[in-house]
This record gives sequence, structure tokens and C-alpha cells, in this order.
Amino acid sequence: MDNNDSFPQRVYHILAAIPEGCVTTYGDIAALAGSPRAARQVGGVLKRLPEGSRLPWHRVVNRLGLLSLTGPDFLRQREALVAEGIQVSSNGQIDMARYRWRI
DNA sequence: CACGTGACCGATT
DNA sequence: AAATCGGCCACGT
Repeated sequence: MDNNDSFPQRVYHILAAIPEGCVTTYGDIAALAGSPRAARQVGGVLKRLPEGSRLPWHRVVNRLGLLSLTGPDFLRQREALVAEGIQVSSNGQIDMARYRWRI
């Protein structure tokens, strides 16, 4: 990953590296992107992901393992996670000790 | 340049 | 255990 990439570009690269069946957190992505305190911006980037990108946006949850999305988006994320074998409770929480990805 | 806004986080009630 | 509070910082206006 190139240091003069923009913040969104860095986020894209990191996202692409998350293996199927694993998740990571907004804060971790921010740290990997070189801005440890920019977790909220990671959320902002994901929200504005280019139309039709194949990036696994659904593999990002908050530090507690909770899906930070609401409404129909929440349902889509849960569906996508379950589809790759990740167990998600009905309230939208996953077991971080089991699924969290670190390099 | 100066705000206001968050798909957040950690510490503190 | 749950709610609240500040801080955070990229981005848009």
C-alpha cells in the first residue's frame, strides 16, 4: 500500500485484505490506514463506497462485534456475514474472539 | 478559513 | 451493565 494514497484508497486496500469468514473493526482499519483515531471516517468511507464495488464492506463491525448499521442495511450485512459462515445473533452481534482478523 | 457531521472509541459515571 | 461524555479527524458546505 502506498503512503501517498488518500485515506479512502487506504481503506479500500485494507478492506480487500480481510479474508472471507473474518471481520475487523472500524478502529483497526483506521489504525492500519495510519490514523488510529479516525474510526468514524472509516464508517464514512464505507457509506460512500463506489457503486458496484466488490469490496467486503460487510466484514466491518464495531469494537464490540456489533453491526453498526440500521434498517435494511443491517439486514443485508447480517445476511452477507451468515453467507460466509459467520454466526450473527438476532441482535446483530458476533463473537469477536472467534472471527476477528489481525495481520 | 470555520463550522457541522458522523456505519467510532475509551474512559467515566 | 448500561448510559453518557469528550475526543477524534476526514469531508462537505
